[in-house]
Amino acid sequence: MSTTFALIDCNNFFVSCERLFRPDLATRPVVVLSSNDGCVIARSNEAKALDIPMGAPVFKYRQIFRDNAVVIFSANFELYGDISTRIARLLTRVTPQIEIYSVDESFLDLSQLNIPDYGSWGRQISQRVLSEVGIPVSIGIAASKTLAKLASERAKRDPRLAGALDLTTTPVEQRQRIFQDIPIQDVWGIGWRLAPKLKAVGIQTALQLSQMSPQLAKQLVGIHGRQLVSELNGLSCYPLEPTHKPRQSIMRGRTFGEDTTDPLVIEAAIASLTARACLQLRRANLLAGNVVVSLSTNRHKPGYNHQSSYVTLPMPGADTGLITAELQRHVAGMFNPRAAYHRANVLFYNLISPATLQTDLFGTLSVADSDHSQRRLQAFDAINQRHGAGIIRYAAEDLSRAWQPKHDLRSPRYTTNWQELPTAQVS
DNA sequence: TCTGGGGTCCTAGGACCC
DNA sequence: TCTGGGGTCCTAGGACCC
Repeated sequence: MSTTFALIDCNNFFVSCERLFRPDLATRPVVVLSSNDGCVIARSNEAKALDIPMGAPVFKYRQIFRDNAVVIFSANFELYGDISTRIARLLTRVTPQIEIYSVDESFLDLSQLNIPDYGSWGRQISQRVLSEVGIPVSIGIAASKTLAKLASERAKRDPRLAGALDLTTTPVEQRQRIFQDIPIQDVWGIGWRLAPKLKAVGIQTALQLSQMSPQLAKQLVGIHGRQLVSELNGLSCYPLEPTHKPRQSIMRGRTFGEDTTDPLVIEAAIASLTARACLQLRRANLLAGNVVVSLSTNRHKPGYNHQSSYVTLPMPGADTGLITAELQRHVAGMFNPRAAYHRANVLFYNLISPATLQTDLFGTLSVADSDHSQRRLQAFDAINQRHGAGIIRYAAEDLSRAWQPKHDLRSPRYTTNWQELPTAQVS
């Protein structure tokens, strides 16, 4: 059975979100920075033209920012998340056969829709997203996800395509000409480690990869390699994934505002990360069986050191207080007073739903899920829901605020916070 | 001085079982 | 005491994505 996928990819998404409320920046070079204002994670076309790469460390580019009057924003993920939801809602009305792949990309399965001309359909959708949400998008349409991805990249770069490229009807020779110009590292699934490996055996372009023997591809790239060759030849190997697939893990981590040797600062950071991860567990109605807690020093400094501790919880749970206490014991055991810590992470895995929780040998549920714990957590979450996130919290979080990252240049949360609504003046 | 955060999947090796 | 293959589970690490 033949398949047709569309990839809807937002152009310079974070920058486009900022411009939505700052139309005065439409033609200015704009960048958005990561947490701690450390490096560049989104660039406008004007910023790309200044040769500011993705991931550029801010301290190395300050001069370029100054010389070119680049407008700089700290990341405002609350705003981007809300805009992303609006786009997903619009696309779900187009078809429920949708996979929300990331904050700025969605795949649609068009196989069952009766669309006579995919190209003009794509241009229409692109127009609709722009007029209803205000974000420019590029759309690629093809028989496999990998091809749809390449098509959308092409549509993004070529203004003559008006936002959409349909590869389903492209003659073979023309498709080969397109593939010839795509370097291997631009193919979805080929990253910085595999690209040199493939180049070493003479595979430089998407065209050469598509003509590679599946056996050799598997040998060099793994199981993924063989599928990639098929995908490039229009045989779909990666189906549309359901949007509500259960999570495998929940991770919270932060680079500190400044490096620290103070155990109280670490304790506060772990408490805070754990609280956020546990809240997400409860929202998803999940319990975690295991946690990895890790501390690391700055990897760009000599003596880089990363320690982790694997924790099996006494019983699967989502209780902030119990889990924090458990993790603090492990952190105390890891702590090295001579290390300048730079970052902390907590990773929750082996997630299960409470319904599948087995009782222990004595047929009773652990205290983690006792009525008492449940009621306390419900009250806790309800208060924060009603009066604002963090209005009540565990005291450990307040041992120190010194670890908290900086975000000095963050724009207002225009669409999700009453205090930060945009204002308009009529005269 | 200053380099993000949140995920998924695959694989290799060891322990253990029959 | 020694011998072998196949299977599963776990851990750790590597690779990718946005």
